[in-house]
Amino acid sequence: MPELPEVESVRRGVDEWTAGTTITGAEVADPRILGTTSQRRIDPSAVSGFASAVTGAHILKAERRGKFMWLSLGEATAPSSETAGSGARSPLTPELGILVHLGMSGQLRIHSPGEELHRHTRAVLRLDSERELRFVDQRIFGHIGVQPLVHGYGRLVPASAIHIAPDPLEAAFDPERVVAELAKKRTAIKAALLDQTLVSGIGNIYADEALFRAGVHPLAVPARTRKNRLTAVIESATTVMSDALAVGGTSFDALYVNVNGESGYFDRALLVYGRGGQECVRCGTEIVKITVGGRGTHYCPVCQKVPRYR
DNA sequence: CCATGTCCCTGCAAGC
DNA sequence: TGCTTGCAGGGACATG
Repeated sequence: MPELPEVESVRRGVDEWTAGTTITGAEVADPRILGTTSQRRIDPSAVSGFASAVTGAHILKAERRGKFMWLSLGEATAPSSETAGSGARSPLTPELGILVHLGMSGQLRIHSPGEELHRHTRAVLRLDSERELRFVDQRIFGHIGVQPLVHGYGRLVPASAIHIAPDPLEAAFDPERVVAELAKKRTAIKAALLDQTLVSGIGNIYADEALFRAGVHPLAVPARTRKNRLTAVIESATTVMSDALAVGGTSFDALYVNVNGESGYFDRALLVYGRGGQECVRCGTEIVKITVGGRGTHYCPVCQKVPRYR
């Protein structure tokens, strides 16, 4: 389940292989990958539309915000060094991007054209006719599509990612703003952490890890929690994801494979996620598993005190 | 507007 | 053994 660290890990690999290349062709093996999980009825013209829209495009670079990744597209001219004005169709001011969301089980892999297709390959981009970027996704919770780039929180982002907030690893991230917004929430803090419009990039694994490290109960209500506790949670989320990125991301179900085909490992550093019934690494108490917002949630009932509100 | 619930999809594990 | 059932989860969307 790729979250920010895993997606960033993939982005780096993808950028190395794709930046500066030209898309010489594209294939969509499963049209459902072009839609979202709630828009699965894909017009047949969308398949050829996708291929024709990306073929001939020049990939400037691979970018990311939260768990959303995209290839910014531009003219195939040699880029100069600095941005000057807002000249029309400058390669430095891309207007289109190819959005890729990995969903639950998405992988991006680089292959040579002749190599056997993985069973769950959903889409393929040919790069300079000598490499292929393949989007493999077992569960089809991910999606890919061409979108206009629009301004959001100081950057150009794909239109469908306009609503998500900056993630903790980007310059526009403002911890004080996030804590202030978080403090208005009356839902469980675990659910709030998964709200990508508040902070992006945090998924189910790192939400549990951040709460454990900050000593905050997943059912605590932000609006009734001390600001310094909320700050600790946001700081913990930032730290745990930075640490995960440093070792290549999390993987324990073999579904996540980075662009070079190797798994990233961080599971040994997980302190509570997936440890229901086991002893807390800090105090030995049995880790409890509950459901919050429809997601499996793990916590230590001693290290993360049950909030008592009146 | 805010919060909560449902659905999408597949493969695996558990139960009978 | 072989079937059925339950479970996992990110995000779009519907509902309260």
